[in-house]
Amino acid sequence: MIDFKNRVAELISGVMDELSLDEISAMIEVPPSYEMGDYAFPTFRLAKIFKKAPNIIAEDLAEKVGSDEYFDSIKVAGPYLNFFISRKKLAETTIKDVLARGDSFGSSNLGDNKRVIVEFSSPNIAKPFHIGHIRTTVIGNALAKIYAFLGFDVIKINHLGDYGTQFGMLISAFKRWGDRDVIEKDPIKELLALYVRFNSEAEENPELKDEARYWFKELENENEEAIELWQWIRDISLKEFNRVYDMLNISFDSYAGESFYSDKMPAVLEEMKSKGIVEESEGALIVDLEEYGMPPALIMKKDGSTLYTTRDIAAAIYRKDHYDFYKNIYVVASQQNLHFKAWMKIVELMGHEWAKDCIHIPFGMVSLEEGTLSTRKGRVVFLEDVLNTAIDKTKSIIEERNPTLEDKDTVAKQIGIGAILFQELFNQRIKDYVFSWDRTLSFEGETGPYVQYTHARANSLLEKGDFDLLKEVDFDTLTGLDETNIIRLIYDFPETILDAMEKNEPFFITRHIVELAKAFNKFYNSTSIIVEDELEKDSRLALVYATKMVIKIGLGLLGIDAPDKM
RNA sequence: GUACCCAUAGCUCAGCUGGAUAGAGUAACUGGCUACGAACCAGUAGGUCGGGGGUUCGAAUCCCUCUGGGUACACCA
Repeated sequence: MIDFKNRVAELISGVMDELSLDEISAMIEVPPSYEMGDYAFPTFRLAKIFKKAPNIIAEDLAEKVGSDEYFDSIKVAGPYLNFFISRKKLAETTIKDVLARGDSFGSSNLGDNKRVIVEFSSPNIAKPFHIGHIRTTVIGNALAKIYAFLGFDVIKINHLGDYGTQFGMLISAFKRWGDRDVIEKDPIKELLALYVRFNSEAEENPELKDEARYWFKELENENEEAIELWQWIRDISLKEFNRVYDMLNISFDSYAGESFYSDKMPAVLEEMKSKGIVEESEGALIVDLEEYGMPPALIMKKDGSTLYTTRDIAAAIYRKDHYDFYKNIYVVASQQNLHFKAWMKIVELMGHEWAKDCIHIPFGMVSLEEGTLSTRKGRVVFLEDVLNTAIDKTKSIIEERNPTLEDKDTVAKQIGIGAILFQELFNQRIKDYVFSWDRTLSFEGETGPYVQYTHARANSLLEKGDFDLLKEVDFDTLTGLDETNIIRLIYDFPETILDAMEKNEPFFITRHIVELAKAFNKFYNSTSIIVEDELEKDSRLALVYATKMVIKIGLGLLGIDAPDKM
């Protein structure tokens, strides 16, 4: 596509030697409203150089620049020089690109196949997959898709919480009160019940904790019985999780969780010792991080067992050796900020220059109206229930509005789940929020169903109008204001994907396609698309096609389906 | 106690590396289906950008400070 912004920079650069092309390019901005232009060049900073008022400089510049075929007009507005892109050229370069590239519009090989690891979701086995897990799961999945779309070789890792004293508790509890058949019927619920019972009984009977520690130690010692039980619990838990992952259409390249790194700890401890960064304190091993404004990091307990800081370091080293990553991304809640900052600093102190390539992507907390989520206190909303409720609601809306629709169940699933994902990816990651059924099940306004509806509407036009990629397009037909507003959003879409990647913020894409859907619906309501005149009709349908395609690509990057009918 | 994060319309949130009159959705009120899909569109109303200083030609945006909310800080993860 034509790079209009660069063209602006070239035009200004051509009449001014004081600043370099790059400096000029960096100064160019987008006006608050398109009525003012597509690009603006502010002249405030030039006032000192030229010793003239900004307004005068803008006028001088305008006179020197004159006119250009890429712009319908170039106007002075006070201290700004505003550029109005040629609507016809914009339509032509944009629509042609979408028609030619189809569903790869906006993709690139920027990543040059470099390897990016995205660690996300990572639930604890034997615990329910609840609403608190949705963020890491959905954000991580979207980031993985975005990186892949930009040409990176993405490895998705589900770092399962499948190790630690909690498994000592589970084994201990199972041996006391467990029943395999009962558990097999409803694994998570029964395992959770065992876990809760163990914790409450342990409050009155402290030796239970010793028993739990004993069983965890046995697990580490590869006691056959312990391993068999652990493996079984892990398997049935994963089976449960996969039901949700299947609904969300999410897959992983690796489920190497905490347990996977247990035998890699001694070597890491040795390395830290040999580099002289650990010291003994109160019988435990620590790394002093005071110099970096952090409290000391505990590496090994006094009983000789390790902690998750050590495990994360071991995991990072293993991943560097095994995957040779370019970026190693962790989509984990902001509560873990200090933990990540600390262990990444330790990796740096160990002398690994790749420490800088490890990136923690934090996100805010989900809570319930009753308070913070707590499985043990029963304050929990299961993700599967949320998804199913959304699907049921969608189903009843379809029955009411479009009872003759084919394959209603599939569509209800696409829309119900899409609504949840879209909502989740609509705001900045860092924001906390309180889960509410009303908000989650809202299908009007800036929502997933709204965007999907727009997509289906566009599709319906293409079918009715017998759209064909090979038909001739008259770009003069697409220079109205409503059309131009749509085209601008399509033109900007590839850059939005880049922003989303650079800032690791999928919501840029979410917002962008909502804006596109709004612009399209406005156009739809004001313009007859399927008209008698063939050329006119085909031209408008080309715009409809491009809109549909960009919505589909955008939703796809968020992990959301775009049904053709709904 | 220390560190980090958040604070914009009744509610939920955008506002790009400081730039031109602070924008959406939702809730409230009003209008539009004999129309290519009304899960839609158009309109009205709604804000001292938590308070106070500072830097700057210019601050919702950067710095300081206060207030309010959240999170994390040694043998859990």
